[in-house]
Amino acid sequence: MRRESPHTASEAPVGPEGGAARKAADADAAARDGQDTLPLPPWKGPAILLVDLDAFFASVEQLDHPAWRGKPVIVGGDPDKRGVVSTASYEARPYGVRSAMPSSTAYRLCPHAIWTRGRFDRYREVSNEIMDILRSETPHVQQVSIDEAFLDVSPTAVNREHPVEVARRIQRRVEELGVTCSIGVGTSKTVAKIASDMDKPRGLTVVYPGGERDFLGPLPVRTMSGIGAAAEEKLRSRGIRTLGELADADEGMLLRAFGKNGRVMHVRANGGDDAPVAQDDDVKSVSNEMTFAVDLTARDEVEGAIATIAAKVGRRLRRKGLRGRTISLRMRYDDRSVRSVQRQLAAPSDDELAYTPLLHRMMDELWQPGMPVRLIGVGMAGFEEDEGVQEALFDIAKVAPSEDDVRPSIPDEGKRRGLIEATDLVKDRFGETAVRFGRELRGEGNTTGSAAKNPADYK
DNA sequence: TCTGGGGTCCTAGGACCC
DNA sequence: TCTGGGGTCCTAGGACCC
Repeated sequence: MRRESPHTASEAPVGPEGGAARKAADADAAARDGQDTLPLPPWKGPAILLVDLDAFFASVEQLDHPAWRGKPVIVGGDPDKRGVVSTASYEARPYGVRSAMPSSTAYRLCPHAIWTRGRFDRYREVSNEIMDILRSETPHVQQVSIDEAFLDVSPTAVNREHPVEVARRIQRRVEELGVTCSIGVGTSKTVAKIASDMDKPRGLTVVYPGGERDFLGPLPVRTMSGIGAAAEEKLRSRGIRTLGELADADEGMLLRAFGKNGRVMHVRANGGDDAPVAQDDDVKSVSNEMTFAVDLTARDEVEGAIATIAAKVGRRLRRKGLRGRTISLRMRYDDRSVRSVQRQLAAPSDDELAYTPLLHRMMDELWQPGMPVRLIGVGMAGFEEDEGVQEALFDIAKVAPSEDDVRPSIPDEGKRRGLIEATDLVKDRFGETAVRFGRELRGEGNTTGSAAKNPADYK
């Protein structure tokens, strides 16, 4: 059975051995005031930090627009065009505005908020500066997203610095850039991640070695990364609501219910997560989606939209120097159902002029006359290693032609590349709408939201 | 005037080969 | 001779994350 009276992160610090969570914000504040702080309890074993930037997009907007500071700021899609909230500043949250909420709802809750669709290049820029700070602290940095990263700061024979000291310094250095972060410190990624969420913004929550089970036990299962709505419901139906109950559950049952993820959940709930902080920055897929302000019903509109999105994907592939072999098409309909198809190309490609005709044939498999199309997505995956790319190009000739073969609309490979590169240059200088190929033009005007109007923001 | 966009990973079934 | 099983690739769908 689980013990009762669990400690949570908001309670008073406890010792390292019996210990649960230690909230270090007070000590942190004291340190900022230049006061002496109590010596930190020693740290034994692995130490993982999760650094999470607070309301990041909104904070960057407030940094760049001093007049917006102290006011509710919402970064998100248009309220009247099926947009959702990307980030709400802390001033907007008391009104109930949350990430992923439909913008229309957010507008109702907080009509006087400052609304912006976002400048993702700028967010990327600030994010890169912060990631540089993190990498200057340790090479063991795993960037999870634009605003989150794990760091392994386990004390070693060479570097004996206490993990909490590192965390405090990171907070100070990040704040010098004009934004803030919250940090969780623990012996595993699971614990660090959950701890980082306990106290925001500007929180520093520490779970000392040995305190994992007491810290996790009372929390709802949904708190843990990897458990979403579906798993939560499945667990609930088996009488499991907290991570403590999950930790004590029968592993065989979890295995039957969740496959190998069941074992992972069980181990993590017991504080036994030993997943390493790993740098794996290889991109595995590149895709773009577009939700239409008004559903598309005409076939040629859908074809036109596919061409436009395919061009966006192609351009991103070329910018990244990637050529993919697996192309996919996704459609969401009127009733929110989703269908998708994928195909293997005869040779890896980054050229929409080559693969768009195939996408149009794939569309035939998804096309349901009379069924309004709400969203279209195009994705490329199956990237080759750098060495393989050139070789693969020459392999085109060896592959037997088939129905789904890539049929270039401009047969001469050299001319086609020249044309593509020229248009990329123009788009770089004058924006995405400056140049369109014939197929792309149709269906334009129905496309919605930030992605359609300002594609450069979504790189 | 409900519910975006860009990703990763897993599963399950079928094809195909040995 | 009617019949196994492992490995791998491919495909569609779905859960989940920020």
